[in-house]
Amino acid sequence: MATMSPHPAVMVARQRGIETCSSCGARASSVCSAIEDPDLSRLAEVAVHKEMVTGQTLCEEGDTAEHFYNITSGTVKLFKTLPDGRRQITGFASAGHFLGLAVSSTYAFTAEALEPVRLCRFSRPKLRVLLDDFPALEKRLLETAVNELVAAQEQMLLLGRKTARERVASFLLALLQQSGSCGKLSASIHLPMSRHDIADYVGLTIETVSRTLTRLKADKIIDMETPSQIGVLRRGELERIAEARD
Amino acid sequence: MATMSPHPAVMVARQRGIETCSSCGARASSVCSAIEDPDLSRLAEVAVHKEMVTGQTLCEEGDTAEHFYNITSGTVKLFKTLPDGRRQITGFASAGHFLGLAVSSTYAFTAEALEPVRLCRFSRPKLRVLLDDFPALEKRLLETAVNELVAAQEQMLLLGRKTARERVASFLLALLQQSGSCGKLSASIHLPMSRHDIADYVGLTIETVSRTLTRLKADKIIDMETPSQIGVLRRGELERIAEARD
DNA sequence: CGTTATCTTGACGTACATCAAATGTCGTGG
DNA sequence: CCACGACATTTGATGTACGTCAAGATAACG
Repeated sequence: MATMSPHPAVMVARQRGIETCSSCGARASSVCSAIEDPDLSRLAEVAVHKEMVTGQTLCEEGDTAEHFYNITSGTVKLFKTLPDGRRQITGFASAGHFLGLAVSSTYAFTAEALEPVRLCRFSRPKLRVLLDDFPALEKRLLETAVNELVAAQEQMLLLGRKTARERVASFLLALLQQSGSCGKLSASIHLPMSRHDIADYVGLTIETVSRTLTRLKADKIIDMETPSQIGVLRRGELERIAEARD
Repeated sequence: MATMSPHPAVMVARQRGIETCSSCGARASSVCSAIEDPDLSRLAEVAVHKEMVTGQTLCEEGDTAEHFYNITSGTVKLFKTLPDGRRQITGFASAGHFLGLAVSSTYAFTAEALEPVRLCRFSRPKLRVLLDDFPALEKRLLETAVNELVAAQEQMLLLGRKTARERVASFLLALLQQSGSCGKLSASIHLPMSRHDIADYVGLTIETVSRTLTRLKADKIIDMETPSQIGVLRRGELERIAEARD
């Protein structure tokens, strides 16, 4: 899980703003790692690099699915909306994650940048050719899809059966895990999303999320310097709550 | 979607209780359709046919994932459980569905037969070899996994943001759709699962599911001859409720 | 340093859960 | 075929966790 400092040439390329697949910081953690260095030019040929500002949408629910995206930096939120405005965020995708793998011809969700985002865009027909030529890429994609499926099932358990306190604890732990600092007893998390986004992700209201966080703080389980900076003081306790162990 | 009557030789094989891949009734709708007839023997070599009685478990959450299953008849429920017994059913798998595609070494859920089930079991190492030899199979698997991901996102919207009435309506429509009788204005559904299972699937209690169904019946939107036999009288209305259109 | 959006806190309402009992369903054996 | 018991489902009375509404407090930003 350790992020190694990249090769000097890569550093130079990044400083110059030249972003190629070989210098891509997200490559190791993304599906692109399935393609070996010699074949990387094939990948670079069809990849279009894009930058998006906060609030910009990459795709919208119901639109015809023309592209496949691979996030290289920043975070996007994926969500579905009901006609009356109720929203369910189905996930947050950060560096290394891909999205847009619809089988149907339309996207099943909207994707919106939470912070400035850099990404690689592939047209779906071109991706298809690539997948035919590199079975390893397809394998990696399947692996990732299955991982997401497992995460989705965990989220269903959260949404269907957990209490507000259990939901928030689970959410914080999931963030902690993907922010890499695993194992440590105490750690700090930066929340790139608003209370509204958290609420729409764990199926609560902003008020309940806020109240739950302040209670966790009062219980000395977490710390909150600013609303978006959370320190986990007693990780074990948080895990006990999230898994409903008593 | 139309289920064609099978080849006479296949009928004979089934009557004799001989179940081979070529005579498998679920083949067309399962991932196995990715393998052409000539190569089917390779598939049959590694597939082990099994039958399970109601209530029997195919795998248990946390167990080491040794097998991959393909359901050929009957229905299984997949669920996760919290230490205090709260349960979330993450899906129902019937003929043509597969399960056990864990990337991790352990199963993420328990799978239990809802009714007598017939299935094909593959050992994961052998499946891996098969996947290496038949990229089309891997493609089909990815396609199915993505479909399930889309369904999972829809279910997250249901669990996180829909009312009891909307959840039950959505559930009935999903059953109606997969039971094949799409398009028709009125249709009949047989529920192979108990109220308890329905409740654990849509994140409610049995009482609320029951009350909601009786209210839908009182509103002349559905009909209920027995608790497990439901007629959909006004499908459009049910869809309006499920999608929260007003 | 004001202005505005976001977050927190409080008072109150409600949809669904819980508890309890009646009714219905279905398999079993007399 | 019918009576019985066990279990599933329905129905009713009541409780509660979380939602809603309404101010404040804080933080973010020009």
